[in-house]
Amino acid sequence: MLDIKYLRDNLEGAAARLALRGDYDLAPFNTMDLKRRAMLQEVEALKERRNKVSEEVAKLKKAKENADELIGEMRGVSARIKEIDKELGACEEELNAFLMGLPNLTHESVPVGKDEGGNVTVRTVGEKPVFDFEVKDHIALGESLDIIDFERASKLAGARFSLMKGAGARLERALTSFMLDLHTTEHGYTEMLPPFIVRSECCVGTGQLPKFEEDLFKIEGSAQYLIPTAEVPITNIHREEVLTEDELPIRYTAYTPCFRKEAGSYGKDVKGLIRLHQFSKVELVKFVAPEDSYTELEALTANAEEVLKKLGLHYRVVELCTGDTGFSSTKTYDLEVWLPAQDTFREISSCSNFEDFQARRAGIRFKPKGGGKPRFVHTLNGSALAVGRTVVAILENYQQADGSVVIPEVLRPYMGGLDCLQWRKV
RNA sequence: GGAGAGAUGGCCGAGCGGUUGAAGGCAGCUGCCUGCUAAGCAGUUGUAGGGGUUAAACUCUACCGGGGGUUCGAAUCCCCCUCUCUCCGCCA
Repeated sequence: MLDIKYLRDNLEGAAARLALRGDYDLAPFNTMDLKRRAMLQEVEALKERRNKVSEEVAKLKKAKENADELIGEMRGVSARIKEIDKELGACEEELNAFLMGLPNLTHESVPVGKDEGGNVTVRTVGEKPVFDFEVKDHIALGESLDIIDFERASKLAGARFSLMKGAGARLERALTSFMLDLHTTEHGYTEMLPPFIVRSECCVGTGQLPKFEEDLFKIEGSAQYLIPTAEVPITNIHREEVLTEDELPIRYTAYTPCFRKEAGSYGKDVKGLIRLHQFSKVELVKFVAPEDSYTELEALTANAEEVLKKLGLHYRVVELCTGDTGFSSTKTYDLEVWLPAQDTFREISSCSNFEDFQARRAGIRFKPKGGGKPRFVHTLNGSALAVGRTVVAILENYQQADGSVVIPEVLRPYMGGLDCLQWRKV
């Protein structure tokens, strides 16, 4: 959520910056805000009067004197207060709903653009692998190696699910362990294993609700949701808390499955592991002092990149433009891994700074060292990495002419020493 | 699923329908004292939203899980909801 005072003082500027993202009309804000304040002043004056008179009544009663006249007057005042309070409540609800629907303002360094066509490649790391045979995609490889069973997955759960088998299942587990170990031992993150179901407040806190409910799996008959990303439970760990500045930065990493409806993605990536209703991800989340959030974003992105480097995968870092940056984010880097079978780079991680947007919604603050009022922390998060897509990348990039797939060196200890996935069937 | 208990400030914890923003304690901050550490003494410290100011000062309102109600007046009385805990049942 944007700061209401900021909007009040910088309406033009905010409107201009929102326009970089898309079509947002800030005009109703001013009207609602003025209306709200007018009502507030009226009702507060009445309440002041009521409080004063109540004190008088108390004194009179104590002195055993008659207070009927004052009490009679207050009857009317109280009724009027009730009326205005009701109207005011409706007005505030409307204003709040409006604010909740506004995305964050993008950072000034973010390239201006309408859609993903405006994204800018910041750097490319590694080289495209060269193949002297016709490459297979991960679907073909997964089937011929007998490590992914898409048909039975659909029998179990429907379209857009996967069933990993044998070395395939182990590969996911190996990747997960490898990533968590890397982040906890070398990057200073604390491992967390959160609930995979959260209350709706958590989704409001991180920005999935109220606007993107159609993307979430809701628990029937309850205000709970399956998590679409670990970002939701991990960021909300400190919801409604006042931290101390000494505790910052806080860095958490977590493995979780992620559940997404993928509404509106009909026809896109319908086959394979790329786009599923359930996928595994290792996430990084940070709570930092506002002054540090942009350097922390670079560091977080570097932490995610390190996974790709250690796995020996070719990738590029893309800075999302204003039109493509997510709702809650001020600035986002996507990591895109090279997929030879698709002859293209595909998103495997997204690293974002949310500044105080989520913190304001979730009430995550810290007490500054020098004293003074609690301030909102800045929150960041990034995938490091999406495990399923990492499997895709490994299969496709490490495939051999004979249909086998070499296991990257760093994963072998996690694979019981296995160095190669062997061809099993045609 | 059944029975009970509870929800108060950064934390713990009192609370009679009428100066209760809320006792007491802890933690924090500021002094004083003590050659270190600890202790002691005094003072001080909530959040949000309005008004006001260049900024402060100042001032008003609200906030004792959430929402309704009773009342001139509710942390205190009534109703509904949510959540947490304990016990029983079931269960990995």
